[in-house]
Amino acid sequence: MDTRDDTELAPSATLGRRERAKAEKRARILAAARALFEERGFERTSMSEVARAADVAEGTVFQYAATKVELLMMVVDALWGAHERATTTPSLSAFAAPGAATAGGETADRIAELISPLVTAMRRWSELAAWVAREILFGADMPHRRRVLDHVDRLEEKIAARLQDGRADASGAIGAARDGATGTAGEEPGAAAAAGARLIVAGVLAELNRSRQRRIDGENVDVVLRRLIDLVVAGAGAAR
Amino acid sequence: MDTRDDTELAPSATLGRRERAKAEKRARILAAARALFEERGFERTSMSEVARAADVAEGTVFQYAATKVELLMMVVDALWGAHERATTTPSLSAFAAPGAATAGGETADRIAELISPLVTAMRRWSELAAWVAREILFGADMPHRRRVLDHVDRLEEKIAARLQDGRADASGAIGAARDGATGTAGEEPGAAAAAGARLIVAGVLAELNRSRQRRIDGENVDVVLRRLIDLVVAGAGAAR
DNA sequence: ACTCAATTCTGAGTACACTCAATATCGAGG
DNA sequence: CCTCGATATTGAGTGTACTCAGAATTGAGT
Repeated sequence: MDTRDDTELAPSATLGRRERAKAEKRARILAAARALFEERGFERTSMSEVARAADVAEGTVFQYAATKVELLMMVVDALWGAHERATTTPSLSAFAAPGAATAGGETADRIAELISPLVTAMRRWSELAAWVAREILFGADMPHRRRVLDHVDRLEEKIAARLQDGRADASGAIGAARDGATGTAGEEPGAAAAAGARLIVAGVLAELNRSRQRRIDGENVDVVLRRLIDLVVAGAGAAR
Repeated sequence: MDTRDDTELAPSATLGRRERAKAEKRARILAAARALFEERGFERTSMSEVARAADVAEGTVFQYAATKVELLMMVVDALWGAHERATTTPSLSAFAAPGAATAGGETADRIAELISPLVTAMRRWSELAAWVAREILFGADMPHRRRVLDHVDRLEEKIAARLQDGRADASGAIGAARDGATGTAGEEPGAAAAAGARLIVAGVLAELNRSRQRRIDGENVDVVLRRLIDLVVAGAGAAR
């Protein structure tokens, strides 16, 4: 009944009645899902509630998202996309420790900066975030999830780039190790950085959930996350 | 309700008829669940099938495992426990790269050794493993899961210990950093090692699942996991 | 205006995880 | 052996995610 569409996709333009109706329906479903997930949580929202709120039949919802989890991913994709569009200037390190120099050094700061929005978002929607994290890492391959993964991939690429930068710096352990020596056979140079980025993301998702379950307050979570980044940047040998 | 220890098989000993019947039922359910999960997979096995195979009513299964996932965790706990009991000598690094020296050095080898059985097990039961990994990292707190987590915790402690050892060695980056200097305020010295261990476990679980979904062959997975460990041991600065 | 094939929508139906009130079973005390 | 409280078992019942065969809608072609 209530069409509080927002977020995105104005139907507008020159489209057939059919396409327009579809876009509208999609928007209604998205809005209904988002609202209900936010106010009642993921588990306690039923698909039929979403359908009712979006004023469509239950089966219709499944045409736009094949699964309840996919519906969640659809919402996340929309939110993430909106955030990306709105953010030219990346929010200045909301939690990168201001004073205290840590083993990871500046590179770690620059990475903390990158994941800061993710951390903030996951704190804000902690119940949903647990589901999202779970599905990002272990979900089945489906279209809406794929789109969320694309966002994650982009984030990981940025992290990898900064890891790569840091490698040349003094901060990185065995700074001399550069390209030569070590390592398994011939691989692309960025492979380690990419692995590091994936490791950081997986670690952050797991650690955020862990602290949620243990009800650890935000302050300490920051410390934990920061240490996690330091570990990847500088290794256990260096981290305090 | 819950008869503490037992862990599994052999009702044996002097117990009331009731206790014995309970243990037998538990064993039957465990065996049925394991067999069905193995041959048909987790999702495609229904609770009523398990009940039928174990020759108990459906409701009875739920008395021993409050949830389908809990039933899976019950199976995993039993398997893991059996493995632990059977293993005095830890299986010599099934996948720790034999030749090639990597950035992580010997410490990484010693850690690879520790997670090797986990990797082997997850490869063997890849479909189930995905569910297990997912529940270990993101599941709700329930008794059988808790027991599995205890196993994970023990593994993490061992990993942490080896990380700690490695810290003094030359292999660890900035070997000099020892205890003094750096880091956030006063914390237990093992905190970083513990965090590193958790990071490795989370990373391995995620990476194994990732390669399962992308159908990457075992060889390459070994390389990826090895690199992951190297990263935590020596940091991105060092890793090739 | 009138087909008509293609697409979209619909909601009753299905499968299955989980619940719970009733029932069966046990064993300690008489 | 009998009684009775405690505990374990049972299976019909419930809620809900998901399916699918038919109904409705659309727009291109005539």
